[in-house]
Amino acid sequence: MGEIQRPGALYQQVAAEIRSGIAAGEYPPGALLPSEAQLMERYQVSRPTVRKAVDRLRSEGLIDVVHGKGSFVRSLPTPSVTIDRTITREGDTFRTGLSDWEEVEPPTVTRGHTTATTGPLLGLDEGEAVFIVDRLLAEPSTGTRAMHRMVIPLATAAEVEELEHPDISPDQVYAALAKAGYHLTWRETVSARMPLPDERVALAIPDAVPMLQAVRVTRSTDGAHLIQEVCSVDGDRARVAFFIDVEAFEKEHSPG
Amino acid sequence: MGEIQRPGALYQQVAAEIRSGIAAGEYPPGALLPSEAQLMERYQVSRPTVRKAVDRLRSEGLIDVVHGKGSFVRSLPTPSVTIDRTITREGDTFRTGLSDWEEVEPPTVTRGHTTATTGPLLGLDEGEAVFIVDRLLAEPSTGTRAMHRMVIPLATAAEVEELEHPDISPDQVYAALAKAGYHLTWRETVSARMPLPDERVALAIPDAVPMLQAVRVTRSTDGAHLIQEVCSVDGDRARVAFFIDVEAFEKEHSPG
DNA sequence: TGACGTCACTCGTGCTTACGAGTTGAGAGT
DNA sequence: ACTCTCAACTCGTAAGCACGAGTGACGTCA
Repeated sequence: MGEIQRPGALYQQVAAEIRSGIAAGEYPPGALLPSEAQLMERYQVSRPTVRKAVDRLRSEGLIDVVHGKGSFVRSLPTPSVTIDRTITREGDTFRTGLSDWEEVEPPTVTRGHTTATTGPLLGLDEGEAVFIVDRLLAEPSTGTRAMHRMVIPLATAAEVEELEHPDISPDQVYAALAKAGYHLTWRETVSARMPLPDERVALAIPDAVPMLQAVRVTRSTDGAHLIQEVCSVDGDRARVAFFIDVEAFEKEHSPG
Repeated sequence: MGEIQRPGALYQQVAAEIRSGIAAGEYPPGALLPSEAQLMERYQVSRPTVRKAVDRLRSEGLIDVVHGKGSFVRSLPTPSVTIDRTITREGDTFRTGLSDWEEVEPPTVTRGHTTATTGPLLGLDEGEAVFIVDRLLAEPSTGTRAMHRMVIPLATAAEVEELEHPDISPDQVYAALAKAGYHLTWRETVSARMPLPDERVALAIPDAVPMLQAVRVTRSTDGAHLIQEVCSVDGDRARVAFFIDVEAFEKEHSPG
């Protein structure tokens, strides 16, 4: 009893068994899975096989394994934090989704150049001189963290007085650009990837949780690239939101 | 020579060494890493340790391991497919980001009810009767796949003649709603999570690659939920894009 | 009663061995 | 010259053993 009849490798079969148990509600969210020894007994497999199966489930984000305690079923990734990337404007004040987040550390400003890798990613040419402003932010109520990088070409900074001190907030940057007479337009892309170890530490991302990355390129209507923002967050706890009024949008953009 | 001086577990140290090598360009994208035997020799560790280190890098999405050939450095996740979620309108024709994608299979239509889990996720109450239209799509030039689900409350379908046959395309659904006199408004959220095994198969997602999920809730200006769309894609190959003209948007939404 | 230490339980790491299975290229045979 | 076979390489799976290390409960001792 307990042996399994499923396709594929043994550890895959064990993983599939446990996965079914989770899906069937046998192990509800938060529940403690059987210990490795119990799983060995139950499925008549060796400990390495059990560990591989458990590791598999962890890499799928289904369970959390705690040293000395056991494996717990993760609750479904229900993002509790929403970053609203819609830009709103009240008079001369801009508000973006991170306005209410707190700075964990003072922002750091670096001068650098875009490379062949970072340039196109951000909509810039290679070798362009830029300010890079890095921030580590935290959402006050949940503690969710975000990394925020703003890339400001020196060409842009030279034309806008306020950008001589580039460590002003994104909201202020937008306000400064608007004040300088630019008609702002942005294009934002959202992608996902697994965080590197240092990103996992900085953002307090658990195992097997992807990172959401939103890249916003701000342009003026003449097509010039003004600034870029890169915002990275825990994909499990955060989601990125946009709000659009189709018909209002259409009035501006439809031909005729 | 070859031994390592780094904190943490042995396999972590080996993983960190290789990771540095990748970052330093010693192993450029596409390069073949040393074989497991060579890594054993180089770092004087056993094969399980090497395998664990390699497994770690794979779970970070840094390498691809091919049976019988070796481990290859993955090129940086540079999404080659962009799903533009901006809605455009030409006369009575709507266009969304998936308009040009091909249907791999005919769409399936299911009648069901929202649950306590799926309802709130989609902006609906629990137990509401809905049509569920599922599609498996493929981008013609790259083959990238997407799962697309459209949830149409029966209450909505009852008021719009064209929705008696709910397997019409999203573009046509929008057109039908607009034709029925609704002023459309939408809110879209993007999240990321690891795909479940069946999702990985359906979308042909490699190991250690997260899934991007965009949920679009279409409302009328009176606040009623009209329809929901859920679109899931390979996070490595695709990204989700939005285009906004700040000032046009602001004209419609700013007070005064 | 309270503090502390021990012990049993958990997972974490590491080594060894063995064999299966995919891939490739060199060499023998035609 | 071509084809086929096979050997040698690669990673994949599975087992057993040993020990370290975190956690929590229980029992002893002050």
